[in-house]
Amino acid sequence: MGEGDIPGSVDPGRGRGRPPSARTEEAILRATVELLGERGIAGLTVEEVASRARVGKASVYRRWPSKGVLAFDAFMASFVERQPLPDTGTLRGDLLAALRGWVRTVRDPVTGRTLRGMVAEAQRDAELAAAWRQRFLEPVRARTSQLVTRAVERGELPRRVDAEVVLDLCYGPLYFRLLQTTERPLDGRFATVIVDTVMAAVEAGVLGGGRS
Amino acid sequence: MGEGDIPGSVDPGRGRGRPPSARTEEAILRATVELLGERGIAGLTVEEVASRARVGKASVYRRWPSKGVLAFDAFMASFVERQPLPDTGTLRGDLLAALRGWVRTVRDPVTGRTLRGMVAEAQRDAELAAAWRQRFLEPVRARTSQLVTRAVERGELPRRVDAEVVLDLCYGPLYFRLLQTTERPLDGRFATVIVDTVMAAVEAGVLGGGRS
Amino acid sequence: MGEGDIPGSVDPGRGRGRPPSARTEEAILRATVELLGERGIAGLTVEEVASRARVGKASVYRRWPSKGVLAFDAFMASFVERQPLPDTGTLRGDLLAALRGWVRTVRDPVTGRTLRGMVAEAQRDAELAAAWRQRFLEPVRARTSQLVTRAVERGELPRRVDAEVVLDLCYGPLYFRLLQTTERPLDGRFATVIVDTVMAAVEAGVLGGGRS
Amino acid sequence: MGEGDIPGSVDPGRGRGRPPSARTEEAILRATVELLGERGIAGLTVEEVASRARVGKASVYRRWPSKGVLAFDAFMASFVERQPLPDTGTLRGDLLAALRGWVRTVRDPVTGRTLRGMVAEAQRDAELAAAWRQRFLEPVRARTSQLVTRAVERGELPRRVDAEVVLDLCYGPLYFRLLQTTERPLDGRFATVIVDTVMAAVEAGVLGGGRS
DNA sequence: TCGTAACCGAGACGGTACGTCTGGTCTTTTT
DNA sequence: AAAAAGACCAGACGTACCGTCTCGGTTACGA
Repeated sequence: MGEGDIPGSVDPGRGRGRPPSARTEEAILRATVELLGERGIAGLTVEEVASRARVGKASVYRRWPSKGVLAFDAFMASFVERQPLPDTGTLRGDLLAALRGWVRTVRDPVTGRTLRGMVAEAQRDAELAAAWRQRFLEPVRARTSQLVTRAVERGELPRRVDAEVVLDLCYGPLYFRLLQTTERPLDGRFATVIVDTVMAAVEAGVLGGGRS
Repeated sequence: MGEGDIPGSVDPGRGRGRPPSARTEEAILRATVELLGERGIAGLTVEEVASRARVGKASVYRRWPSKGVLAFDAFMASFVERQPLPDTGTLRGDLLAALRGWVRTVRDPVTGRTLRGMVAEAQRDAELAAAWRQRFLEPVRARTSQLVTRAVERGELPRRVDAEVVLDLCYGPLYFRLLQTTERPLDGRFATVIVDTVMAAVEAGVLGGGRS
Repeated sequence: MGEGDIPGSVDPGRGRGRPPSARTEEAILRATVELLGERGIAGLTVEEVASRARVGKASVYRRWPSKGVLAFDAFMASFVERQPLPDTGTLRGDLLAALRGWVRTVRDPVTGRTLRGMVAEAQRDAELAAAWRQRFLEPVRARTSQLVTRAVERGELPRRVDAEVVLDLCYGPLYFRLLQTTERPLDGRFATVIVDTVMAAVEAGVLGGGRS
Repeated sequence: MGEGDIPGSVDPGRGRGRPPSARTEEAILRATVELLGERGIAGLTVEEVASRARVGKASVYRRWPSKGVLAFDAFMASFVERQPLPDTGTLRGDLLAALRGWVRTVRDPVTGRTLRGMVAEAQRDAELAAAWRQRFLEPVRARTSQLVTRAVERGELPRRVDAEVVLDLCYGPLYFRLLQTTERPLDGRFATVIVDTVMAAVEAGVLGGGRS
């Protein structure tokens, strides 16, 4: 069929047999992105992905252990690159930029629906749950850590502050509204209230030791 | 078959024809509770519910539009009654009691898994999503409103505080940990940090006007 | 609902409770005739009969043991009355009249389809099979016997002729074409061939003793 | 799963994809034959066939459009091979052999019941009706044609005789008794009467021109 | 240069659950 | 006690996907 091999793939192994085709992988991801937009993750079926990508089902299962992880891969590339690490010089500025960026990304209907579906699907797909934690939450946590570390260095925060709690306090309310309500607005104002709340807690020394 | 009618049902209507049997409804709910414990909501099937309840599938579909709503009904009764409305005399005490009660309930493995599954299922089942908002979130919101109202009356909070934001700030982080991580603890300490954060924001006047 | 009782019904009994309603029975039969025309006997359901007759299902089952027998009753009245007993003065004339009359009746699409369906349904419904034999075949047999008896009296047939064999030889080929083919014509010419065949057998003394 | 392909199948096509498995087809037919014997065609369900054959339901529906056609296929193989084409040297001998062979086969209770059910089912299943005409009646017609042709060549019959009428006259009465009565015998004597009747008609020139 | 290992698209495989439908029965209120 | 209404249990229907397994064939490595 005349296909090239994947340049920087998972198993770099000096394999014996025919190497996996990059074109197959791309076709699958492209079809998945399209179908996520059309049907959402719940309506996604491996069968339809394969047929739209003009690919055998086995070629999908050879690469991804479940439709959840496949959807995750298709979704992440575009999602993460839309969340640049802010560096505004103040903790408040950084948090505001991060949360408002998230809100802006998620207000796109397809993105919002897919993110909701991803969290949901992770409750029933252990493979996806693992990928979610290692390849999504962990990076987010690392980035938040960086913001916090910079703030500590600037003397805005006490040394012993728990970056993970900051993360939960910031993103928790956002995901809560994303997942559980349609009535209450998920907008920049809400993001601001969250940041103000966290900053007030910081000021009060709730999240670390005493007042910085 | 010797079945009684439903005492305080929805449609009281002096209906014609054989009324729905209370014993059928009870058997279905009992079977659903059992199976939720054994398999979780994702592994729940209407087929098995019906067969374990010794009931026709049609009798299930006659009452519930989807397995999500069925699971919701089976779950709610026991969940809500384990969340009594606290009245400790201070806002901080009320919030602490509410959140710690939630944490305690949710640390039961079956309850936690079911609650997670319910939020997830609501992303794919519109009927469940509607029931969730009207029959779960709305009562929770009303209860939180009451706490806030009492606090306003006591002068702990400014009059214009948004009770819904308080709710999101309190429960958001809890659900975030419940749904997204297994590593970080979902315990009383975490609940306390949340409440302290919200109280700091209250003190700082972030959630309403200035200090009351 | 304010209905009169049946004047000359089966159970004349000075009943205790509410007497069976003639209007109910008529409505059921009328609905059945309509639905036989619209859907055929295979597509007939007691549910739809009851709902169209604005009658409870139990009222149908109280009177008829199965949908087959119900259809039979609805069908027979009109079918039998269209098969008058011929008396032309010769056996050949009588047989020709009978077979041609049957053909004419059966060429009506609804009647033909229903008759086919009735024979078919009798293979799976024992109650209908019994009714069919006792209330349809037996009368037909008796009528044929009469034709044969008259022919014997006229000296056209030997005394020992078996009327049932005559019946099978005449109607067998007709039902065969009705049930098994759509290509070959079921018409007066075919009826004539059958009669000529039977008459030839009579002449040859095949159906009785020697030549009368 | 280790299955062979079908040796002499319909579509020999250089198919793509996994070819249908012969062992699956055999298992389905074997299960169908068993269940036809145990329950009859009316009691046959695709569900039970599949489960007894240890086969997915889809594998049944992939091959057969309805349970009628499936039953037909399961029935035909054994039925047709028990109806060898007679060649006794005379038309009377051939017809006698054919009809008596049919009677003998049909007197087996399972075979008789299945044949009855098949004719009945064909009234409600258009796919089966088509298969029945093309793959059962047509071969029978062709065989009868052959008997008649040989008789014509021997000068026993006029050239213009209609083989289809002969077929209807012979098999019509047999099917009539098979389907409509249980009281009158379906035996060799009845077969003989039928053949004698047809032969008398032949002698009398009823079925063709004058005597050849 | 050849064999073999891993890939490819296609599609059948054994399963399972879906939500609907019908059968024949049972229970309620009304007449 | 029979009426209309409609819920009851039971279980088959035909469809849709699941994740696996052939099939015939291609591609690239290593012997």
